[in-house]
Amino acid sequence: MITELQKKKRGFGALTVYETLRDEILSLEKEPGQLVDEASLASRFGVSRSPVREALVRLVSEALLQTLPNKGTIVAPLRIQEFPQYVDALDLLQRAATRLAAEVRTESGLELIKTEQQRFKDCVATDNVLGMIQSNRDFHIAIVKATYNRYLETAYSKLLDDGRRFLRLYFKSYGDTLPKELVGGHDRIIDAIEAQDTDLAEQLAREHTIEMQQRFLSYLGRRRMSDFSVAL
Amino acid sequence: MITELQKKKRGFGALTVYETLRDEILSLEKEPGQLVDEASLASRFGVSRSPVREALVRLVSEALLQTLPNKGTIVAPLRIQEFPQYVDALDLLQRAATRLAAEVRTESGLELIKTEQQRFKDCVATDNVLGMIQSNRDFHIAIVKATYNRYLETAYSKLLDDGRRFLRLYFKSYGDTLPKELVGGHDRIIDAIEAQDTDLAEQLAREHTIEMQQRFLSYLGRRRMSDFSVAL
DNA sequence: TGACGACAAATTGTATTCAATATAAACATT
DNA sequence: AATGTTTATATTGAATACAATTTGTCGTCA
Repeated sequence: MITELQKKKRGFGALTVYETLRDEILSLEKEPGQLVDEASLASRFGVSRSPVREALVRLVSEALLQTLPNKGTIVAPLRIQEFPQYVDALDLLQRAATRLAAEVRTESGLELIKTEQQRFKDCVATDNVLGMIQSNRDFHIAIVKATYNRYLETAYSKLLDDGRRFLRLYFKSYGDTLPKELVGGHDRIIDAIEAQDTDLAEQLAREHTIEMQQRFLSYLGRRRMSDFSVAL
Repeated sequence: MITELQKKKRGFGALTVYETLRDEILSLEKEPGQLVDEASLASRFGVSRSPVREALVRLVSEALLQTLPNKGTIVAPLRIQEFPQYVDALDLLQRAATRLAAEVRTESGLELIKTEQQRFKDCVATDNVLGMIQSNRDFHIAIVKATYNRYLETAYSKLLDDGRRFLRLYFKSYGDTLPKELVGGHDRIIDAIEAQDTDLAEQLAREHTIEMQQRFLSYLGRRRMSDFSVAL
């Protein structure tokens, strides 16, 4: 495959490379630690090195890539041992976002949440793992959007995206079948937000996080550490 | 001024431009909404447009700049009306970080916090406003570092940096003299962290945030809205 | 055989050149 | 005079060209 896009408008080159690479990294299609070189990407996308570099700079600034000066750029390592830290941080922001959403939600905000939940259900029903991870993220982002707090949304979104790699790793262990119980958790959170029950919303958010954590840890327990060459 | 640096090593061009611009933006030296053009920056720093573009891309990805396609790049507007949102988010993370720090702190972590507080005191004593804003930020970052949670640190740091522009605006209103009461607030937080009193640490962190909020709001009350051309 | 060093290849970091788009000005037309 | 059109200029977005640094290979020599 020489070119992925035959004709593109000015200004879209860098964006396309960025979005594609970003998705490949977060979906673990590109392995942590893997070297990416500018020339290959340039020929793959049918553009010059300039837009490629622009995409790489963005990804580095988001800590999805790391630069080795004069040597190359690698996909950021995924440190399994940092998972507890990650969950701690996620839990904090998730509780805060869900509680605040329950407090200040509007009808339109609630509507978006329900829309995303429907998309999530569809993915679960069709065993679409990638889509499910994506729509799970979108569901929670819809919640934080309902808080109308741009700063909280930015911080929380970043964290959710970082977590996509952990989630991908986890679901791979099931041979890409899905635990359907997660749907119910989402439904209860929606009800709490709709009823504007802030305490319940926060409580459910916490339980949701803990459930995810338990699943992931029990998954780790079943794996040998030697399987984690990705953890550099 | 044609060149700001006479000789620089390979790989330092983009970094220098990035760091300099970033500081100028956060210190309000560059006004929100102001247009920055690549050619001027290139000649100012004595480099070509390539490293300049790299720096701009980074700053855009951090939302400190905004690109107007094919037209230029502007310093991100500072929306005064978003200040309440900002404080809400800051309060959440600040409480969480301070509480967690009190829980899991180590001796070395505590040491760093005290070091930064000393630096902060020095700045206050010498009426060094810019240094004070910087060291206030460093103080709180030292706290989140004491949690040893990389994810929390990233999110919180970003928020603290975003806030530098609000703080700068606020202190300008005093003709750059400083309220020395802030020092005591920091001291009490340190004591709570040292004593590992999590509830007290969180409570003090919240009070610290609220105090800052009150000061800023009363400052806003004294200004006419027409003064806020920066708020686009 | 192993160590040291020069050379070669590869890849990044920077500079430069080229093309496309947008703003502004000049001009024409009604 | 006002408005629409065209031209000119400026600035970005992309492509190409060049330089510096690193890595690996090969050869020489002890």
